[in-house]
Amino acid sequence: MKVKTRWLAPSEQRAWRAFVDVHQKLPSRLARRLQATGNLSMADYIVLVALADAPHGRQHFLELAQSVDWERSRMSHHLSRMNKRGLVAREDCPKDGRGVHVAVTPAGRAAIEEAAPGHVATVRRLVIDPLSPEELDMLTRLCEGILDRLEADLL
Amino acid sequence: MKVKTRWLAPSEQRAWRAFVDVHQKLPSRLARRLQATGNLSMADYIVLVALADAPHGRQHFLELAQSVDWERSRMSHHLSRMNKRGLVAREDCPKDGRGVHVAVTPAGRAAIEEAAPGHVATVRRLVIDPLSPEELDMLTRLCEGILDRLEADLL
DNA sequence: CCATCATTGATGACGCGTCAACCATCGGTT
DNA sequence: AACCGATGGTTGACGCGTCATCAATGATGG
Repeated sequence: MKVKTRWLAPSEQRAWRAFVDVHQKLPSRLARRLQATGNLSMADYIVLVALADAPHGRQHFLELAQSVDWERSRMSHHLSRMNKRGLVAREDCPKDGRGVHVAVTPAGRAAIEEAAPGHVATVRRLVIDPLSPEELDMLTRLCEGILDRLEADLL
Repeated sequence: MKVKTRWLAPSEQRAWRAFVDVHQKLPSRLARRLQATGNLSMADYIVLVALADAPHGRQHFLELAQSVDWERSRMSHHLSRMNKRGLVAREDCPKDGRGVHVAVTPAGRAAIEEAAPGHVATVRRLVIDPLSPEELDMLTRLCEGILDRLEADLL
């Protein structure tokens, strides 16, 4: 049996709209900056940060994929593209013939070190710094609440 | 001259992480549901809602693009795909030989009417309903604040 | 040692979004 | 009428993400 749909009330609609707009516009702005300053995509940035943080700038393929929460296929495709641009290199894993190591190249390290400060500054300017400690805390709670519900809802 | 970068403090990092995660996982969950229940993408949904709300289920191409804030090219590509699936039809505009009208087909209307209630229910369940009125208001303020800064910052 | 099964990654196909180039039409000017 | 800039829309190329499939390797049980 069917229940009549409760559409969103105006205040709810406004909240939802703002929420949707933010995650439509903020990422694209961040991406644009990143592209402009270092010719990196968000995906490049994520991978490079993960690798640069790892010892010797290298990691197993699978660890890397898990640490950034990507599917293998996505990682494989993206590494191919980054590899073609000289940001990253694949190396055979001696321990496991199936495995692959991924390493940042010097060019990759240079790219991330050039891009990171500007990126963080933009995030601060647009999101973090204007918030009071209470507001920052509220943001955390709201987002983590949604994440909790995402896990609870279906799985 | 160069200023030393202020990286994110732990509490800031946690907030930012939660924020990013939400915007990574929530949309993909919503998209999955939409796909599962009606074989529609988010983009399809957005277009169909806009058209279904318009008088006679039709709108000028450009109005449509503006009302959902898409570039023309994107709209054109997407309409081609939707058209191929029978959700939407293009019609010549009698007033302006360059213009194009876009209309929902009966199949398109059926699709949106089947998908919308479930979509709204999911949004309510995951985001809106668990929030107190004060929290909803806070969410709105936080998001609108970011949007304001986005407009202020570079333009 | 061999058969089987699971895991690691790569690959190809497809939908989606952006950018740049392009073509048609409109509206006003001369 | 012939031109010309502005407007409306399409197209092709490319990067990105997902899915399904596949090859190679490793682990396990007989």
